[in-house]
Amino acid sequence: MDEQMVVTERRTQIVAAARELLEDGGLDAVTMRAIADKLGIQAPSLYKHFPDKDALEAAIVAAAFVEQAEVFAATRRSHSPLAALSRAYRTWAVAHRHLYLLMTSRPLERDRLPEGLEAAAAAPLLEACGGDADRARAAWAFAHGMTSLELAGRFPADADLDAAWHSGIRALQSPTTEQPRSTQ
Amino acid sequence: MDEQMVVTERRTQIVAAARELLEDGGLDAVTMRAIADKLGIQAPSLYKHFPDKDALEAAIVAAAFVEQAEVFAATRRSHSPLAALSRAYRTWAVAHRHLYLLMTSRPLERDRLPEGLEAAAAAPLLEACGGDADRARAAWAFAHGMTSLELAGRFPADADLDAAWHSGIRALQSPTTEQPRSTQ
DNA sequence: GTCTATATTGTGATAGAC
DNA sequence: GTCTATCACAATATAGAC
Repeated sequence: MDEQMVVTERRTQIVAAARELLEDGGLDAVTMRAIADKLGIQAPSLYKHFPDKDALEAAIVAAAFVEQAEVFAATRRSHSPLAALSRAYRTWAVAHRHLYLLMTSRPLERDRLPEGLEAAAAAPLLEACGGDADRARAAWAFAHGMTSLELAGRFPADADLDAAWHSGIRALQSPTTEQPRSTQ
Repeated sequence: MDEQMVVTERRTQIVAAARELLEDGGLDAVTMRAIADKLGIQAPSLYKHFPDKDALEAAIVAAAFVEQAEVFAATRRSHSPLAALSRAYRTWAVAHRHLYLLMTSRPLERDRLPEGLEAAAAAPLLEACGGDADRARAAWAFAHGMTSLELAGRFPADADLDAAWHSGIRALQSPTTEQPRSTQ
């Protein structure tokens, strides 16, 4: 019993090692050999703990969602929720660029995520948008677009990203003038 | 002279073959061997036409930008430029998903692009935003966010993407109420 | 649960003959 | 400008001993 509290399980160690490799060198750096090296064991031993590499990646992503959900929830009581949330979103992504990419650039394996985790991470945004799911998705898309283009180095060097963020947030948080929606 | 007008140059054939492979199977499918196979030659022969794979990819991207610039320019005289442009943007990206990814997920090698091509592709958007570069970047980010999340299969299955697009465009095109911008 | 040994498959790229 | 032959790697994964 005492031992279990001090010594982390191998499974946990493996995920931690894989995540470190990911954050330092991107997904290409996450090889079974490199993970094993980091733990001082041989690559084939990893397959006693995870059936394959995909399961390992799913475990990394799940842990990251838990983190995000906590960080985003902390912006809830802010004066300007959408602005605070945007800042938190961008900051987290920049601090964990490769992890962020892993979470956003491929389909979510929702059956491998704990029930309700995705919704928990998204809840603060939905709240900030007054429960309007379409508006929330638009805001997410804006934030993800700004973030991924920044991480990819796609903006010109002289672009004022803060100003662009500000412009987008301002537009997305103001109640839009009602317009007849084209039926079709 | 006559011959040159009928028989396409090898360089052009190579780029075309590479692009086909890219569009059909993603970047992983674009290997020097596969390109060569498609042309009925051997892989090492490709290196007589391109110094390395990077140069080949740059050629693909440059051609794609020319295409985009034409498509986007056609939306200029529209009744609602931002909406028309968004539709064109999404449509092009969905029709050329892997090519789109190649153009947006890594730094642009601007020195390998013809002078002014990037600006030409961006001009219609800048116009639609009344010359406001920050707003234009916000709009680009929104469109790219919606597009890349859709292509990545990241939206939940029940999300109404058309409604989200509509919501974002409506917000981004309305003149925002002036707000004191926090000085800092 | 760890090891060694190995299968299998893939990549980009170069040398040198023709 | 094309070929053959090959280098130099790297990857995931499995078999079977201990």
